[in-house]
Amino acid sequence: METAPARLRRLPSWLMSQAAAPASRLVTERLAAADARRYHYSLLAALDEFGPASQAALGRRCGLDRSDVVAMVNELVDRELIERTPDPADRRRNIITITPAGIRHLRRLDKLLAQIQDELLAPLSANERDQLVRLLTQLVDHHHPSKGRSREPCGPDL
Amino acid sequence: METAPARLRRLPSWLMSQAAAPASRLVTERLAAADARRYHYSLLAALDEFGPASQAALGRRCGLDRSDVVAMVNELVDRELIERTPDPADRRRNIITITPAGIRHLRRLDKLLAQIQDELLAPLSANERDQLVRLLTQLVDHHHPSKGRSREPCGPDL
DNA sequence: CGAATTTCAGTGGAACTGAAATTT
DNA sequence: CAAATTTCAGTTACACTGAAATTC
Repeated sequence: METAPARLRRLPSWLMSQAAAPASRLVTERLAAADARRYHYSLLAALDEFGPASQAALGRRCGLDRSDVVAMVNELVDRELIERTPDPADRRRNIITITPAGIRHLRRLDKLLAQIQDELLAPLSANERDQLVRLLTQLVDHHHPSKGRSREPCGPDL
Repeated sequence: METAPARLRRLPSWLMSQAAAPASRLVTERLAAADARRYHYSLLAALDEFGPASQAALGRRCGLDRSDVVAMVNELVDRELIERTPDPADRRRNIITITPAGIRHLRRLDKLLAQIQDELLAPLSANERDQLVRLLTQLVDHHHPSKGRSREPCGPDL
């Protein structure tokens, strides 16, 4: 690509898009080669770290739309990486649980993604990578302020 | 949003998407309120900084697909912010030129976007903002290596 | 009743693909 | 002939909206 206009090159919002787009592309490609999708990793990671959860809770945790979670859960159920069972305590909900195969798949994706990050951050030193993660985390946390935590402090994650 | 899985929160590619998405959203909203779109700014900036150019050259400069540039140019021509005239020297090409109204519009968008960046980077200090821009620039430049600059050094931008 | 959950159907912007027609 | 440009038609991944049905 020929050099972009200086106005764009100095515009943080443009830089973020330009940096995120190829990153997203590479991740999508590599995961596809492993017969996985981006949100597979998000959902499996959430289930592994927080335990069984309802679909709505998963969506909230991963920043995914509830409507979309339906189809994503369908895919993972088809692959037998998770299980969907009705919640006897609240019959509106499904309880989603990761299976042993799901955990193994997640570990594989962990390694794959670590490799990809290394490629993406190749031009940065270890220090710079840490700084970038720190700065982006600040931005992301700021945009998702933990609004009025007005519910029970630590109920089961359903 | 409830806290995302730690695996995601430490994943640079995820952080980039998460940071870029709200940024992109805010920019799109604010520009829409000014009856503009994101690529309007890109194209006008390129024309202002590099002078008249063909549609293909504009696409290359701004990282936009040639097919899409057709429709974008149509929009800007309708708003009389640019002009499209056939190139007499190469009848495959159109020469796109920014109009005085286009320049005025660009200046307005400059100010608007500066405000938006300020909001987006609110959680960061001036130093941190510079660092972020520096790091993202390194990543972006690395992904668009100026491949074999094997053509005439400085011909007109068509 | 209001609110939350699951689900489906559909929208919309954006990036991309493929091909045709023209010209260099 | 090969390559570049403009253009159109169609696709795809993705985020989102709106509404229905169920249950709390």
